[in-house]
Amino acid sequence: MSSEIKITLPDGSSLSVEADSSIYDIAGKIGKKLQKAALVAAVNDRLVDLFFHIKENTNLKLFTFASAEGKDAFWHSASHLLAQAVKRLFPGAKFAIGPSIENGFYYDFEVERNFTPEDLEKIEAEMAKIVAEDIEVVREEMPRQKAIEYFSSMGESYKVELLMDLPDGTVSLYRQGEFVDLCRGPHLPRTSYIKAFKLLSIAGAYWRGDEKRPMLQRIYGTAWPTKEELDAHLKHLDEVEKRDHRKLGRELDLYSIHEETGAGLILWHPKGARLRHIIETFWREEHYKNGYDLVYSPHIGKSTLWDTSGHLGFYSENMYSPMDIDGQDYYVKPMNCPFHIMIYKSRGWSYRDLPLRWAELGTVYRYERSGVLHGLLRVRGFTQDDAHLVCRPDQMPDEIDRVLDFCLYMLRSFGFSDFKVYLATRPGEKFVGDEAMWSEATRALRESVERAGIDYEVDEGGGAFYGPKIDIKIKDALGREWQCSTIQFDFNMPERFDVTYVGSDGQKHRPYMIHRALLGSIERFVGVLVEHYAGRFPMWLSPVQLVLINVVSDAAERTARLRDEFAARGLRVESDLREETIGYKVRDAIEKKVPFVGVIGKKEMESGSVSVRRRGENASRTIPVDEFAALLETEAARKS
RNA sequence: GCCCACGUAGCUCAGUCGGUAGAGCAUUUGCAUGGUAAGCAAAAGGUCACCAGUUCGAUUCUGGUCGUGGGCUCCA
Repeated sequence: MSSEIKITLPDGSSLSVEADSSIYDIAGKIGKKLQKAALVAAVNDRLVDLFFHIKENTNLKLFTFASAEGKDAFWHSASHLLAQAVKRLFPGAKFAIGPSIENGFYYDFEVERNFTPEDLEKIEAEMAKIVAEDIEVVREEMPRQKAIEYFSSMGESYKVELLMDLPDGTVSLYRQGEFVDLCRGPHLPRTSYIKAFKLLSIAGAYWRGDEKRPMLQRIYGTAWPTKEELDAHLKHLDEVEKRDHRKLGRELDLYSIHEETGAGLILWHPKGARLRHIIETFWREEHYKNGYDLVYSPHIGKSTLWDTSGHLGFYSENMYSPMDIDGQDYYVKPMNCPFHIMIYKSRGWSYRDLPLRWAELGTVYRYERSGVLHGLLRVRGFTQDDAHLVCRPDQMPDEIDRVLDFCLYMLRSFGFSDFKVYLATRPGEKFVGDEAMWSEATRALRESVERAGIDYEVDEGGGAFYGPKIDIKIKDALGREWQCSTIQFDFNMPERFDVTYVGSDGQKHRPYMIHRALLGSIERFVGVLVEHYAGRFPMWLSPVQLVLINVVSDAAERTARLRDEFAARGLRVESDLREETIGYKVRDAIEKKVPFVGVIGKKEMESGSVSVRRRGENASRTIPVDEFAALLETEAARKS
């Protein structure tokens, strides 16, 4: 009676099954193991649930937790599990959205009182109960209008709002026991699939990310197919915490922030200052090599300057209150550009003088809302590795190529290869300059990125009002992306300051101005560097490259002399002559993540050598002093 | 700025159901001359973030301020 249909699998093989079989049953025919591991499926590339019934010949692909699709469904189902538990414990709760995210999920609720950590435990327990109940998850479909009525009757105003924004037609609902949610799916077939989970945190989150709308209660969680995987993930989170630059910054004595000095203001300790000095020296040298000139500008400027630049109009909420100097208002600078423009305007320029490339490690101060401050990564006072390029239109594409190459060279020098590039285009409404300039500049940016052969994403409408830009972001230890490099066109400043050059025709012309930062800010860059290397800096960046340890007091003098000799050769060396055991001092040096530890005792004194221990190795090896110095110099000269 | 949590010695953390506090590490001193991830001992170190309120009495309870952490929004 029932006819057979042909199912084609991704490997090209096919099997014949009874028409109207569920995918779950078909999976069983392929293999029991796969049937157990499968979470969702794709039928002719459309994602569906396992209880979807196939009626005709089709392609079928099954997804387990190993795939992105499987994980997504798993975490999304976990968020429904969370929501069901919340519904049971807090019947008055209203439901907003609950998507899967990287390594987990969240769900936003509106509740009468805010959640407490104890609530989290209760909710977790209830979730475990629902898992044990092994409730079937059922997909339902209904016309949008009917769904609106249905959710209205339950008082689910957020769901109704979501439905209003959907195109008219059929929408899907997922029901598990007494709980039902508006959802596109797909979902896991039963609640028992979610074997191991943990709720991680409670946070406030604005409805639809809009701070003018209600603040909802968000619960974050993670879920895994087995307890082992959950434990492994939690352990991973622990390890990520260990490379947090705030923790390492203290342990390595790089910097501190004090309540007494002010939030978001960095105090650089000697070791951190040394690191900065290394970075900044390299930066300056490379800029001179790459056709830049360096300039310096003051920390404050008169209000008329910021008025002309437009900052008082469009950036004032980020600027600190003015100070009165001889009856005039002066502002601490939030940006360096107006000063660089004033340098430009100090004389006239010919088309033959362009391009100009002026760079400055300029320290700026910006008001950041208290809730966003974060170690070195988000501060109120920071040093931008700023530069402004002024060029003729015909030079512009070449300048973009140059600056992008330079940027990638710098990032790679510091060991970064994993970054994301975004091309931000013209915003929809508010923007300056004419469309031709925008499209020409945007095309130049795009072509340059493509020539460099790097992947990028287009951030449509994400440009500043004054010009399109390329942003390069680097990931921190917690997987958060931080913007470092930025290359931005500025159509606004040249206009406002009437920046011109004299062309071959003897007429005044408006040049292109490009604002760029390669490392972004020194503060943020150091923060990202610390996490990138987990504090184990390569030789050329290590504030201390070598610690020399004496075994007995007899060797102290010799150790101090060697320290001076190494220092004279330009190596960053410290000696530890404390009256402590050698094990104690070695341990101390290891904890400070110093690349090399050198031990000097009787034997080394007699043979003119050092017992050398490399970071990460447990064994030591005795090397003649000169050979050791040469080794250190070779390693210190290497950038990667 | 908003939501939640937190703030005890330089660091990591105990503790006090309201009667002015404790450990380990670090520091100092003494002993130990010790050979590659913590030698032994002693001492010193705290306005329990700050300011109000309640109380006979507040580090503990309440409120506010500042700061920190996780988010949201915003940004290098």
